Amino acid sequence: MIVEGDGRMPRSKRGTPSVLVWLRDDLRLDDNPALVAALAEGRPLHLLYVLDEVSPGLRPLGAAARWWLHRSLAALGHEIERRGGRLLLRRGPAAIVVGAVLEETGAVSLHWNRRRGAAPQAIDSTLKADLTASGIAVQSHHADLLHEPSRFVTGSGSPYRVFTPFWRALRATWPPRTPLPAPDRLPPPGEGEIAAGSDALADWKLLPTAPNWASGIAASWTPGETGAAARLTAFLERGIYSYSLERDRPDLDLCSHLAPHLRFGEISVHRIVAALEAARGGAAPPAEENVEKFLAELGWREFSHHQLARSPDFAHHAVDRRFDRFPWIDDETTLRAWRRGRTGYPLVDAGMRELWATGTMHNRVRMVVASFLVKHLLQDWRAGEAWFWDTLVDACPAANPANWQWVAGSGADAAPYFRIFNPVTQGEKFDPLGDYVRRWVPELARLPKRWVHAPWTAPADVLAAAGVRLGETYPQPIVEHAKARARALAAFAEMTSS
DNA sequence: TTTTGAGTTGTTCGA
DNA sequence: GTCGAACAACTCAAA
Repeated sequence: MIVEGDGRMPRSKRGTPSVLVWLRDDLRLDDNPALVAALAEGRPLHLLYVLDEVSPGLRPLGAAARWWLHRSLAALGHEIERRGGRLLLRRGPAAIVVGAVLEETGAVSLHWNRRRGAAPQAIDSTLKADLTASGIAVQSHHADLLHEPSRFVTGSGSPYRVFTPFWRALRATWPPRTPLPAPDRLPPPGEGEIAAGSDALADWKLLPTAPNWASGIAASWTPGETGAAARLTAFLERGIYSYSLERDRPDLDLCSHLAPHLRFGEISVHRIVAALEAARGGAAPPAEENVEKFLAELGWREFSHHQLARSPDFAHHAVDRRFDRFPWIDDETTLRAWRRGRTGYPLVDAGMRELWATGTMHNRVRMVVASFLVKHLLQDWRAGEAWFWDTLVDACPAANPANWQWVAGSGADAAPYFRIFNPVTQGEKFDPLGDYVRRWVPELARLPKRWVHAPWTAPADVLAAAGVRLGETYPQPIVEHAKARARALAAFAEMTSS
């Protein structure tokens, strides 16, 4: 049950004025500029998270992200309490809730870290204007990117549209600022805290009930700052040393796994960069190419956020407007086969099943399944983007649409239309032993590597020995690669000629 | 202003 | 089996 604000008193009865930090996509105490600025005021401190499912225009979190949010807030609440503070949880329209909490706590100033996207920015700027007019000191801080998008532009003042010059220019500003340490103690909340009630996290019902599809996700992830820091440490101990060469191998476990932690702001990009720079200058420095390759991945995250700042609704509209008249096929049958990992292409199916089971998918495989949906099945990239949004724990309002548009060919610096991934070739190249496929598509587990990426090419006796009956235990390919490829090229030609 | 070089991740075909 | 070229044309960024 939701605890209502019991015994809330009018502001005039308050004692010492306090300060409020509104946490959003920055669920951390480390390197948190808003928190540091609030602490510097030397007043009683309140920390607030608002679950806003009602303000117009906000995109509701996907199911996997809701699971993550629950666990992340639980972890954050624990860390805050350990330091003597308390995390207030409230649900409702953010602007109204924040105003109410300011009243209840007697806070006279408010801090937050900036976020991007049309609706969030509209909420924030309106709220800031309203509160400032009513005498609250509101400060927004720059926190989650290396550069504020509005201030990072080309020589002629326009935003970057091509990654390489963007990244070159950003690297020219190196190194980024030093991360801010997490506070050891948080000041006691003061009397206002007693008056301001908090929701119980469980009442938000962010976790799945029946069936509990999140068990595999829970086994794969530890949301929260501690889990994020542990991932970074583990990556710097191992994955970074062969990152450039082996990051494309889904059968190996060499990725940083930092994406969902970054998505919810459990670790800051500045902290990650600082750790990489320290490793570069440390006792056992990884090869330059490995560090550079990983930094470039952070660069792509940055680039996606800059795109979101420029085109706030690009989850729904192609940047390249020609794609508005692309002849997409609306076919629920093939879409369902793709979602469930029943396309008959082992690498695609392995990826889609990994996604469903763990809330993540190896980056290389994401490209392959995305290309397959958009080019082999000619399905609108937005259908794929929506599925990823619902199932990825790292579904990010910036990176998810940016990457889908990149694959579809409609986004910034997009892939050329003739770049159509061959799921068999990609499998043989990046999952050479077939171990990734065997792990996620167990019905092919006994197939020798020569055929594991293309079971329909295997001789009958090989299939029989492996216990594979195509069309029964495992689907026939739902499209033929060569035909699908030709069809995709024709569709692109149709779009560009009309 | 005009020009120039360049642009994440691929596949296929033919020599 | 390996290698290089073709697959288009366009936009961007900077000189």
